[in-house]
Amino acid sequence: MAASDNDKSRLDDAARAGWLYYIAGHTQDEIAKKLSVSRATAQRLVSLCLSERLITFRLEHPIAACMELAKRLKDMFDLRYCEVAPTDPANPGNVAGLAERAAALLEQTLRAEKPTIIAIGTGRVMRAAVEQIAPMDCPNHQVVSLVGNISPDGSASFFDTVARLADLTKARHYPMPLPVFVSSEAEREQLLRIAAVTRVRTIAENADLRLVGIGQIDQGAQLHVDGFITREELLELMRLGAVGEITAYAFDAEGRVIEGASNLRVTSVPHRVPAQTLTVGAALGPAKITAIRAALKGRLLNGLITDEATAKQLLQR
Amino acid sequence: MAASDNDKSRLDDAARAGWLYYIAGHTQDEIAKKLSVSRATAQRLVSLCLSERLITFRLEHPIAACMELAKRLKDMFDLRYCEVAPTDPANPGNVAGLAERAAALLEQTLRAEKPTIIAIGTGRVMRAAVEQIAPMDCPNHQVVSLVGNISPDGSASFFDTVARLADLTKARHYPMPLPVFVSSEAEREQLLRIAAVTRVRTIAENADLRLVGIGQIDQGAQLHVDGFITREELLELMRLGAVGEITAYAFDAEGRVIEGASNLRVTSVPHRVPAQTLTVGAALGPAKITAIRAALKGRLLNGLITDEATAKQLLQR
DNA sequence: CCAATATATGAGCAATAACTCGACCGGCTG
DNA sequence: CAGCCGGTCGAGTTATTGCTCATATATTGG
Repeated sequence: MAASDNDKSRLDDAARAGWLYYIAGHTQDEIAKKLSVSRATAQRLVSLCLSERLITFRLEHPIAACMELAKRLKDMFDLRYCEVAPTDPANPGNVAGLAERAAALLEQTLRAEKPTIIAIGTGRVMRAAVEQIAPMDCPNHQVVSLVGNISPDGSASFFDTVARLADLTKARHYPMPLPVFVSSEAEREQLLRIAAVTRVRTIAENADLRLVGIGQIDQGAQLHVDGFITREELLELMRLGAVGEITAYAFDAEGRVIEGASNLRVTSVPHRVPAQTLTVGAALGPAKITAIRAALKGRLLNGLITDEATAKQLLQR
Repeated sequence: MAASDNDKSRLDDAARAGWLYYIAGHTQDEIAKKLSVSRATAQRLVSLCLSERLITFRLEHPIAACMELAKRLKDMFDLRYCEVAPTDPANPGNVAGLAERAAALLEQTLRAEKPTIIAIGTGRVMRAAVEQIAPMDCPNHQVVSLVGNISPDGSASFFDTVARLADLTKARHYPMPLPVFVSSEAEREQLLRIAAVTRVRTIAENADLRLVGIGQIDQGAQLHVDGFITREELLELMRLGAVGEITAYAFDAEGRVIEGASNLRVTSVPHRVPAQTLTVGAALGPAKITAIRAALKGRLLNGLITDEATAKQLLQR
């Protein structure tokens, strides 16, 4: 009885202290005087108020939900980095939000003093992100491509995100002077022995940050739409269980990189599994849920940038 | 456009900072790193988050409402002190809550180092408050009565709150050795010239704290119920506009002390209007609303202890 | 009833946050 | 185009807070 009475009055005081502190904005010293206790006790009351969940914080801003989702994704998939951008209700597939986050990550990395290597994959978000980078002077940094930058028609410029980024940042850049896919495993072996290629790959493998897009493997797979692989090759990948691809390496629903099929002819820098360096994937949309989840499950990635709607779906189940 | 974009992203960052600070519990240093800004900026973002009302605090405790009500009463009636105790739903007329608050005020005052004078009025809350005081050693303080402590039947003990308080605290005490009412104005003048009486009154007038009950003047007026005034005297007071009394001085709806009637025969220490010393009234209940409001309006009091329900009614209109 | 063990308290210190200042930047105006 | 103005930034200073440890105070079991 006495104890419960005591507890109650203590919680009452904690509530008072919390109110005065958080709502009225007093200092703990003032609170201590008002409740006529020592400052130390006032501090204890305030922290009791917190630990007893007497007080709750409500952040009335779309970002709040995003932060919460990011935290849960981080916990669920054991990520080193996770950002969730608000979904624009008027334009749910819009990559602008993600691009802004990705750009922030790039800028942050580029702002570092010590020489840093950034490796870049492909994808819409990647391109949009680079477009948002503010011009800056980073001659000590290096930007390197994880994938060949020669497209099926032989042009080099189409996907040349790396060159654009280097242009904006004055960083040295290393495009991968290869087609994304070559015609055979043998040809790949041969090309990978070229000194210029191994140099680029070595740099890429030592990158401090890998930023990549995530593609789904389905009827609308970007690899096929862009003409990198034929319909037959796509179907074969699907038959082998492929659900997604990162830097053109296809992987199955568990995030295991497929052995065989078009993967044998990819010239991209291979994944290290589980990812050691900070490897951030950026993607959104219902079509990519399976691919994203697989990549996270298989630890092809240890970082993620996505949007609110996609984050929610990833967290289901 | 650029400006609004900028504003928006700034608010976004503020929201992120606020989330990380209040919800995730990071330090501003960590936040600064995460958002790659300086500590100072992180601090600015957090405080922006506050000033823009992006974040709100919700205190889930009955006390929260009380604190809020107390603040509003303080503002509305320009009070130096105000406490609102939760109303016990099972027992709405219960004075325990108020008494606890009043006791806290008394203890706080008594705990002071420098010699202090506490003047006490009458009322249920007063008595209950004193009963809650923990025994303590305050030989340097003085406790004095604002009202005569001789009741109509001649007994001195019935209302002797002061003696009880002095007993518990070892403070010197000064009961007022007079009846509450005398039979005529002339008799009052005569009695007030007695040295023992003037001494007590002088002490009372120099009190550092006055703590008084508030009585209503209606059919159930305590003054009449306890036999201090007759039914006829009560009706006369009501005819003169009296709605309440403090230390037996009746006042009207504007808080003006009635001139005439039983007020001419009261021996209590008179009010100074507006109150200079901290003068705290304690009362609750629907019957007393008018009296309490009048006392506050007329600045007979500059402090109040009441309960939640009463506070709400006082704030209406 | 006493002793032994929890529990709460206050002083002092290290960490953190808030504030103040001068410097800088970009836009606008004369 | 120079210069002013409003706003922002970071460095440094001061205030506030969180924490540790030694001490005092309840509580419980013997």
